Amino acid sequence: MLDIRLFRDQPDWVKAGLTRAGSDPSVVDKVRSLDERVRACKTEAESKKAKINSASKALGKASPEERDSKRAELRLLGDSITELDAQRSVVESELNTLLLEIPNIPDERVPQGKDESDNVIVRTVGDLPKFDFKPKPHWEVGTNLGILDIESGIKLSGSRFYVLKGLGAALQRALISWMLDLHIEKHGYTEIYPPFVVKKECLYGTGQLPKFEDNLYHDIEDDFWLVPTAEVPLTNIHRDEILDNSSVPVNYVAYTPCFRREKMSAGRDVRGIKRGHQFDKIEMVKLCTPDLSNQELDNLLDNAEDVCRGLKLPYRVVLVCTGEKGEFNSMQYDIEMYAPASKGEEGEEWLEVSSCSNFRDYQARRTNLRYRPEPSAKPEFLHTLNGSGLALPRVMIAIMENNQNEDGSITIPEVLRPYMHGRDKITKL
RNA sequence: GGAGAGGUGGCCGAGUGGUCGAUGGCACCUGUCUUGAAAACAGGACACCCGCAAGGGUGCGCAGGUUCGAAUCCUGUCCUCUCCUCCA
Repeated sequence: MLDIRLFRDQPDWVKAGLTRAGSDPSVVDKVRSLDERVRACKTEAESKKAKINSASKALGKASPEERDSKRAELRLLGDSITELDAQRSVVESELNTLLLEIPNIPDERVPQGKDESDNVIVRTVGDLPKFDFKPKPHWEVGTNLGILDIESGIKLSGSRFYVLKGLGAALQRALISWMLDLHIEKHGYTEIYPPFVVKKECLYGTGQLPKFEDNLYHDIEDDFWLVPTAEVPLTNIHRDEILDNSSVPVNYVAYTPCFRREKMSAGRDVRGIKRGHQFDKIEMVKLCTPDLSNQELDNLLDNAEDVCRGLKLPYRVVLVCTGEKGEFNSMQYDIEMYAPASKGEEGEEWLEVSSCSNFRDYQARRTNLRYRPEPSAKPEFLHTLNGSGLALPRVMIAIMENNQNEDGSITIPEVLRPYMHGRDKITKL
């Protein structure tokens, strides 16, 4: 969430920022008036508390007769404090609810825009494949090879589920291992194996709650929530902690499945494995000091791009516009991989395989994640960043479609071969 | 799931109704001493909120309650540990 001080001290700047983010700037005045009411209640209650505290201390030393007479008076004062506190807590929770839903202020570099068409393509890397035949969509390539079984997924769990079989499952597992190793060995991340269900506090911390509850799977019985991304557990590991200066930056990488209800995209991307309720992802999270977060976003993006370069798959980097980016980050790059046939008869598509974002102190405030700049200095909020490195189904699509051969086989990217017993192709058995 | 014990500051650990935000130790910061460091000694230093400041308020897992007054008493809840039970 945004610093309440910004609303007090620079309301016009916040309004301008929210307008850019496509959000209604009138909340600023709402926040300010709620904040003033909270503070008024607080000030009054606190001065009364001060009175009652000193009177109570005196009463401790007073004679028994004096006590009785004072008691009634103090009780009255106490009742009025209770009243004020009750009032305050109502207003305060209203204020909090509001603050939790107010988006982040976009970085000045974020292009203004409504939708995808306003995103800025930063660079395109790699050559598009040339085919002597008409490339097939992945669901045909995969099904023909017997490595993708959509029917079984539907039978087991319904639409938006699928089964990977044999070398299909092995290919995904190879990708997971190779990507993790790359980030650990080459980019210096620490591998984390987190829980795949979390408490709701974590989801409030990263922003999925309260606003996007619709997209989450929730176990009511134990109040567990399935993670929609490893960003949630990774960013929350140090929630409510004060890290000392020597232990930042923190660089975590994790493999997890991700679970999403996809209520908002009903009917979209239903064909193939592009958008499932369950998918695997490698996620990187950085916690760093405020002065470094711009630089770290570049690093994060480069780490994710390194995966694309290693696989030798064509991709492009997109700077996502105000209307399309996640509302809680301040700036977001997407990496889109080329897939020549993933729209079926309509042909090619650029698939989002990674989103790399800088949240600045927005999530750190929600998670109360701080660090101490100097051994006895005051704690300050860290900056948090996260990025996929990468999302697996879409990389699988890119491999199946870009690396398909006329005979229906798939060429396995070189870097993955050591993870697949030296095999260089997936062919029909 | 059953029985018991416990949750206090960055860490360890005292404290069972009123000068307790909390004794002590470790770690930390400053100074003295030293060529420098260590040691020793002296001092400082929790977090959050309101306030220009002076100052005030809140926080002893969390949420309620009793009381003029709660770390301390009561209720609920969560978590940890030990034993039993069960299990990949």
